[in-house]
Order: sequence, then structure tokens, then C-alpha cells
Amino acid sequence: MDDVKQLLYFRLFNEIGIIQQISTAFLEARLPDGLIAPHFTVLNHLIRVSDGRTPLEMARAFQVPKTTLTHTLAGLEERGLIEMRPNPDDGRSKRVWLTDKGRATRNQAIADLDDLFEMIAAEFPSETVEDMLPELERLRIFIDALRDRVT
Amino acid sequence: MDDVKQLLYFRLFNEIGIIQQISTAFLEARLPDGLIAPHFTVLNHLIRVSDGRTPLEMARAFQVPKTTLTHTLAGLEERGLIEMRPNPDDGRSKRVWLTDKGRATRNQAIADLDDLFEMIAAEFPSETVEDMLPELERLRIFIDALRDRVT
DNA sequence: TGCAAATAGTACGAATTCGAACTATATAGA
DNA sequence: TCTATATAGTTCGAATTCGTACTATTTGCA
Repeated sequence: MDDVKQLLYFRLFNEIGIIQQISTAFLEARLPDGLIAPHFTVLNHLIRVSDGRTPLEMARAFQVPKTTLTHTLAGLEERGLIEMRPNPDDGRSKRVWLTDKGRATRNQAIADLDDLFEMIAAEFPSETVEDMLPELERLRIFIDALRDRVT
Repeated sequence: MDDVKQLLYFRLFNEIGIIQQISTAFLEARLPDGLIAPHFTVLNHLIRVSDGRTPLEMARAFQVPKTTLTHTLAGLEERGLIEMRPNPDDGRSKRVWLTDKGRATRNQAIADLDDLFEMIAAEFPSETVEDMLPELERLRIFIDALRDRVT
């Protein structure tokens, strides 16, 4: 592949990396003290998918090692945002439940992001995002599948 | 903002986050043992912009705290990929120079990414990327500017 | 049924990130 | 010129990420 084309793909992933970095900072600025993006991701997942998920199930969903999730869940439990109970279907396993405080924390974060989304929407209307999303989704799905083939 | 629209913006940043995670893993799988993405980012920057940059200059370019860069540069120096010399223009400062080994390492990583880019190009031709890039760049620039206004 | 292999989760330690505090040098203004 | 302030970089310690090794339980199959 020639250098010009190579640079194009480099720029694609570079822009994506910067957007990711900035948007994570935005999210974390809107979370209560000590909560970071991975905590929010868990809370959000438990509301969107429904709670009662197992740690391993979430580790796979987020593509992180299970030891990482153990640590994240411990932080959420310490703060009283989730409860971990034994899994009645499998003695090795646990199930993760949201507390009222956990639900409230997630909803507050979503609400606190709203002003930001409004500002972005002023420059990037939902129609624009709807135009961008399918290709991004296709790219995500494609490179995700590539992972099995090329590490 | 209504929930449907909110979900749209959420999905945008979520897709971007996943692509970033996977592409970093791809890069790191192609780097010599112990080198990680931030190391490569520094090497690549020193070639693209030219070496002789100061640590602070790079910390700003990558939007990371200068203490993070101290650590990354120490790793590169240990491995003989860069050399840090005093800055003749400013006694407080240093300048970072690539070694031959550093240049070679960066070039090898680029070469090792080529097969991957080819596979992506089969599904996402350069024209497609050229279509996606301007909007992504515009989004990056916009939220980067937002940072000054909203944290 | 019994036992080897697989699976869920945790403990521990190394590497990375990053804020606070520190040293050394440069700069600006009285 | 002198001194207060700003700036470049490092040190240190806490939090996060993640690989290895471990325990407990389940599953597969002889």
C-alpha cells in the first residue's frame, strides 16, 4: 500500500482515538467524585440490558479481562451502587444487581450529559449522526471480526 | 433532548470507543515485546514532525500530563529508541532525538501494519475513508474546542 | 458414578496513568 | 540588578489495567 493511502487509514484511526479520549474526559467530568468511565459503563449496561448479569458476561461484552471487571465491580460495590449475589443457577458464579443509588447515579450522569449533547447537536444534527453511524458500525463490526483472523 | 436522540449520540461515541480499543490492540500486537501504543505514538510523532521536540511539546500534542510522558520517554530511552539531550536554548528543558534503532522500529511497525490495512481496504476502500474522514475531523475539532467551554 | 478438564471468580504483582509536590532554570517588572 | 513568578522536568504515591496463578464448582465422558 502506498504511503498516501496508508496515511489515510492512519488518520482515520487517529481521529477516532482523539474523539474517544476527549469524550471519555467529558463523561468523567460529569460523574460523581471517584467514579470513572468503566464504572459508568457497567451501570449503563445493567440498565440497558437489565441487571442480574454475571461478571464474566459483562467482561465479554466490554472486551476486558475478567480481572479488570473484578476491580471495577469492587469499586461500584464499595460505593453502594451495585450488589453482588450468588448465582442460584451456578455455584461458581455471581449475579450483579443495581441498587436504587446505582440507578439514580446512572440517570443523573445521563441527565448531566444532556447539555453537552445539545451543544454537539447544534453543530452535528441527529441527521448527520445518522449518516455517520452506519459506516462506523460497519467498520466496528468488520475489525471486530478481523480480530479472530489476525490477532 | 429526547431519549431516542440521546441514544443516537451515545451510540456514536460508543462505536468510536470500540473501534479505538480494537485498533490499539491491533497496533500493539505488531510492536516488539514491551512496546505499547504510547511508545509508538512518540516514535511516529518524532518522524512525522521531526525529532528534536521537547517533552512538554509532545505532552501537549498528545493531550497527556507531562508526568505521563516522562514515563513513556524513559521506556523508550531504556530500549535505546530515543536519546534525550539538554536543550541548548533553555536550561530547564530537553530535546528528544530518535536513534537509528528508534527509526527502524517505527518503520517496521508501519510495515507490519500494512497487511492489516490491506484487509481493511478490501472492505473500506480509500474513497470510503475519504468520505468518512472530513466529518470525523470536524467532530474532533469541534469537541476539542468544546473542552475549553465545558471542561 | 467418578474423575479429568473446563469454567467463574479472586489474589497478587507489574506496568501505566496522572495529580501533587519538588528542583532547577528562565522571565518580567520594580 | 534583584526578586517574585512562571515554566520544564522529575519524583512519589494512588488508582487502573491485566497476566499468572490459585480456589471452587460444574461438565463431559469413560
